[in-house]
Amino acid sequence: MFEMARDKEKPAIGEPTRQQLLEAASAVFAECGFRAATVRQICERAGTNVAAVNYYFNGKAGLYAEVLRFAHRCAEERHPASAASGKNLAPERELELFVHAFLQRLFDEGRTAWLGKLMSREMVEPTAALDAVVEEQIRPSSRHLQGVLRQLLGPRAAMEQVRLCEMSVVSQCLFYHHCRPVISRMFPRFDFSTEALRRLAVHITRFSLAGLKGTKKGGD
Amino acid sequence: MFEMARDKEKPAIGEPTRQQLLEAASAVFAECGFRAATVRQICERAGTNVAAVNYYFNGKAGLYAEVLRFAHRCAEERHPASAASGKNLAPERELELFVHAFLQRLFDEGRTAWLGKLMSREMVEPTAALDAVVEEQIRPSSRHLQGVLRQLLGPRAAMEQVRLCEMSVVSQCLFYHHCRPVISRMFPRFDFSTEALRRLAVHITRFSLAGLKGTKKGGD
DNA sequence: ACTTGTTTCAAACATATGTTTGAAATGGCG
DNA sequence: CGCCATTTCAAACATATGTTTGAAACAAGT
Repeated sequence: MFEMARDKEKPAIGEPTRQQLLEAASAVFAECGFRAATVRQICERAGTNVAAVNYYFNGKAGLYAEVLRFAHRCAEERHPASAASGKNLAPERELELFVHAFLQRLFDEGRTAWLGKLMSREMVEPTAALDAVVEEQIRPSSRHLQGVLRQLLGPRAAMEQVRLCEMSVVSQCLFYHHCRPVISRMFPRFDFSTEALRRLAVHITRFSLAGLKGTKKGGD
Repeated sequence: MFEMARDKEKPAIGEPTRQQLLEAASAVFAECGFRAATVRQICERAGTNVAAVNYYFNGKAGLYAEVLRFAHRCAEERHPASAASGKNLAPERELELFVHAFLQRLFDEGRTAWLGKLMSREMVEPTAALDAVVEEQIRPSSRHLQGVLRQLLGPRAAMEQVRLCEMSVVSQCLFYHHCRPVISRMFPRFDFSTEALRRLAVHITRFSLAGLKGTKKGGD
């Protein structure tokens, strides 16, 4: 009934509107979130008719699901999966790379940051897609960070301690995205340029490395 | 035209529905945010007719504005304004009090945490009220925390350093509220009981105190 | 050129939601 | 009681927004 043509031998033709829709929707969803984004807004940006969303994606929810998969592919191009492992870097350096990459995924412009922004939104304003996002994206990333933190905390670190430290690190990165409206009011000079992101990553890493050590000594 | 009766000598009568509305709306807005909350949902909970919102508050936005003021009064009862100052506590202890109070304002049940939850929502999903919230609530709190941090960082700390550290501390507190949907999926055992909040405050404080020291030594 | 399957489009539709309205109920006061 | 301001209510209204529809445009094969 629909999208039959894509299974034939002309995947290039017939795609333009579907693709326009995917890209427009990715940008809009990343900026506004699922709920606040409107189908008409997306279609206007894509230059298509509103009915196209239903024709190609079976509705707004279906479009959103496809956007998540598409944004995932776009992000992989920039941050090849598990590129950092195998390099055998010092864990301190690995933490800095993790933090910096995290920030870039949230603040880069263009499609490479769509996934990060969508995920950030999902956390604050969940949709039906959150469960999948947690299992497919967040869980693996969490495992990686926990590995790094365990190296830094030593083998005697309790599970609970690792988790708390993990959240302390991640929270500092997410904050700048979630609370951007407040930050821009509190500190109007604060910017998110490439250079500023690097400095931010340095601060978060230094703060966290010292913080990690602080949780090691002493009972309770 | 409206709410004339309250200026007479019977403020107790005529108030019930207005007050019911305020309390129901506070709970709903705190839980769902301004946009997702519906007038009908609030009125059902308050046991009033939908038109009452317009009669007493001139619409949803007016109700929300009053809710912010009402929640502010409710929060002050629990956390008397600037109670911590003047006691001359060690800054380490002051930081712990700040963090613990912050968490309580987000996770307490009942009206004492309404303001904290509303503010947390405003940060992530701003409304027209955000500017006022920043100036009247967040800015003063920020000043207080910066004072504490400056004591810990020493008089030579740069403004920029203080700000970054401030955000590192605050971000860790807000994270648990903003990202609760993710946390409950990642760590289903994680709870927010009174006891757990105390432990959380201890972790964040220890992590941050050590982190603060880590930002002191060494240039760049 | 005809036919068939695919795509596009404007319009209509359905629903949710904030708001308004006009009448009915209420409650003090002479 | 009977009058008045106040309050409550059910219903209607207006708008935004996701979805459906039926026809027209298009493309490809025979």
